[in-house]
Amino acid sequence: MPRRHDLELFLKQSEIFRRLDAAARGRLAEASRERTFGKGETLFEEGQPADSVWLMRTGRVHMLHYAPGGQVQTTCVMTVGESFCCLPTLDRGVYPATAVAATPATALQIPLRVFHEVLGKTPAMLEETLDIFCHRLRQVEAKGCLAHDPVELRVAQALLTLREKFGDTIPLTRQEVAELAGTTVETVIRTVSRFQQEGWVRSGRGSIHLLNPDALQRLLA
Amino acid sequence: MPRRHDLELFLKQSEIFRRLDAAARGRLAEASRERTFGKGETLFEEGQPADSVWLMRTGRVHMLHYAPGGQVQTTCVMTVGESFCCLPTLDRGVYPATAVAATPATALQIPLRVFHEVLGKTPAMLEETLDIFCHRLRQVEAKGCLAHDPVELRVAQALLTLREKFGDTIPLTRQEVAELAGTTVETVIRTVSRFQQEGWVRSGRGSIHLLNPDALQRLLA
DNA sequence: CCCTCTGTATGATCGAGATCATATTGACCG
DNA sequence: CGGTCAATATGATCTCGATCATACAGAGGG
Repeated sequence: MPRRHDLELFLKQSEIFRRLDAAARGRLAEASRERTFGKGETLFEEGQPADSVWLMRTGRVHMLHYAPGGQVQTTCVMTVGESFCCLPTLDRGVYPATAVAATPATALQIPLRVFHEVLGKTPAMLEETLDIFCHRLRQVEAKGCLAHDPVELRVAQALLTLREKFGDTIPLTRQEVAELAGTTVETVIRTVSRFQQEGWVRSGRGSIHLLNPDALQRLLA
Repeated sequence: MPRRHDLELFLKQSEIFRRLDAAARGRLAEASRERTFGKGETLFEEGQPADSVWLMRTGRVHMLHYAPGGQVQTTCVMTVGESFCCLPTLDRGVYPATAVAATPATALQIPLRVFHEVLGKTPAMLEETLDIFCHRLRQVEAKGCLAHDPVELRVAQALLTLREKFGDTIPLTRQEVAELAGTTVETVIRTVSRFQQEGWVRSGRGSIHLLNPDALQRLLA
């Protein structure tokens, strides 16, 4: 069964599961479901009891909150190889945000029970999980402390954070960057245009190329 | 030695250490230092390598960030019995914020090494630590997702979060609430005055009494 | 090739809230 | 008791960025 073999190989390459032994990976592979979502489809909603850990296989998923006013606030972008949600994994609470496919996407859905079963047998994985978790919290703190600074800084911060995932070419629309930075499309367009005039980025349709990340970094200092 | 006895009793009552056995508590008590700080003094600074876990004994300490513009952004208020910082405790990184005494304060400083030593012997404490940690992350997420909503909501949110610690009488100045809500003194004064006219709070000097928390909660819906 | 749809671009206007300026009030203290 | 200082209060501007309106460009589809 080649699909099964693929799956185990994929688990082996993922940050969170790479330390598992073959038996544990097998257990995960057999218990988890591969699910596919069209662009705009919802994986789960904020407030639902969290019953699964997710691991991105292809595409891109956004974690977001719907504000009462209808605006969307994206808190995190997940791409291939990344797992979520760490948080309900640890405290068995509800999903802290809604997950929506930003492109066609496939993700592995791993029952929380099985995840904990494997976690119990491989203490090394706890470290992995905590590391991911801590990294995430530090990112959230960093974002939170910029929350009330000028938009220019928040856009720069968003671009730099995205760079960690995508490298210098960021495949998001202005709209999506706006949802991450907590502002509007128009403002992101103007801001990115300014960055382009400075020669720090190159603007594309549905993408932004970072030419001089250091300059953006300096803005945040 | 009555001070030592006091100390162990205090550890026994703290959320994070209550599950430890007497031996472990003794170990902590002997290895930790009780430190006192005057109002405005700094316990540690953002970016320093974190070498200690802290447990508040008396007074009040704010975790905060200094923005480039000079404004202060308070992320969390710590009061007696609460421990910080969970984060560097787990990933052994740097302090994610600066801690400043908002009133005269005393806190127990526990070397990270000793903390981990005790943690290794009492797995139940890991759960405690993770719970505190998760609660904190959920709070941060909740705050972050309100970040770009009208000030009125952010002030209401700040007051309700403070209520969890202090009950209906919140012993902070408008200035301090402003730093928490990410706004200015003047705006908090105006907002709280409005809340008072609605009959939801009673304004005091250096304190705010919540008369109708439910009304504030409804604002956030 | 044209038509449509989505993403990008740009100007005009408006408003929430920051900022600045100045009282006023109450606490603490010599 | 008056003096000083910190906190609260309130009005007058100013500004950043949201909102509204419109136009333009490239991508895909029949």
